[in-house]
Amino acid sequence: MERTYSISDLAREFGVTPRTIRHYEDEGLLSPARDGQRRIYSARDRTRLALVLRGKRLGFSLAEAKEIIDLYAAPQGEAGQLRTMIGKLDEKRAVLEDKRRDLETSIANMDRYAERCRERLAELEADAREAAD
Amino acid sequence: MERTYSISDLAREFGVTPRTIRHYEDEGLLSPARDGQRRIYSARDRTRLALVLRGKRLGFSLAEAKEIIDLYAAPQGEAGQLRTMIGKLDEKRAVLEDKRRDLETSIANMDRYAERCRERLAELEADAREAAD
DNA sequence: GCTCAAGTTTACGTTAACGTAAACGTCAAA
DNA sequence: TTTGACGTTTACGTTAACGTAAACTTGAGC
Repeated sequence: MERTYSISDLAREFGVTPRTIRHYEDEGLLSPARDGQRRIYSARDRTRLALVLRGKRLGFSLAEAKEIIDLYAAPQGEAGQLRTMIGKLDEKRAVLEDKRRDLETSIANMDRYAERCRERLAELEADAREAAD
Repeated sequence: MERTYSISDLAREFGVTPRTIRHYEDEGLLSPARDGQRRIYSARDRTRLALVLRGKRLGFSLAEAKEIIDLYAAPQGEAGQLRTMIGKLDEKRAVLEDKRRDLETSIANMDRYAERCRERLAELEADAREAAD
């Protein structure tokens, strides 16, 4: 018996609205089980939701997030399927790597700039101490 | 005499349309000089555009990109201004750092998964060779 | 003087990603 | 048994980030 979640359980946990989660289902990103009308989310559903939201934070559209996430769920039966999957994984990995480079330049630039600010502030404070004497 | 750029120069270089660049101006992200009606972009304008586009690739909205970029252009006259600027820089840096963590987990997970795919493929190919004997 | 490529403004259109409201079902607690 | 709290579907509304079209100007080349 695995643990399950209601839609508002997940909404609370991830800081989104139930509407958002239903929207992801409309877009084919989630397909929870049902108890009558009610949606029942499994641990796998929860993981998929987490992946979607992480994708969004990294600047992917829902469609792009779906492409990536569906790779993890695809059947890996025969060798041909495995080879195309590995190819697609390499593509997506390259995109992520590009973003990482962008991100690292951004952080490095920001750090350099912040450092210059701190130096300038230190000078100003030294001047202020001199003037106080 | 610094080099300048027309709107379509920049559009070509960065793979966007002139409309996009004008839109960024409407949103206060760029403010090129003018020769009559015509927009003239300086090297600084070009850099700002590059920063905007990088921000977008990393999942920031235009408003968020503006917040960050404006920090770099803000006056750093007195000590108080410098201190608030350093504070804001630290905030933004934390956001970037979060994204980096997200990104690195994503890449690591993808690598692990791809590795499992490669192993599985190797097994299948070994089986195929055995069967051929 | 004409043409044409590239620029301009103005304004309405479009798409993604939800928000919001209405109208309804359901079930446990008071 | 009625009242919430939570769920559902349906459908129209909204915002960001441009696309697209129209109508106009302007400078370079023929």
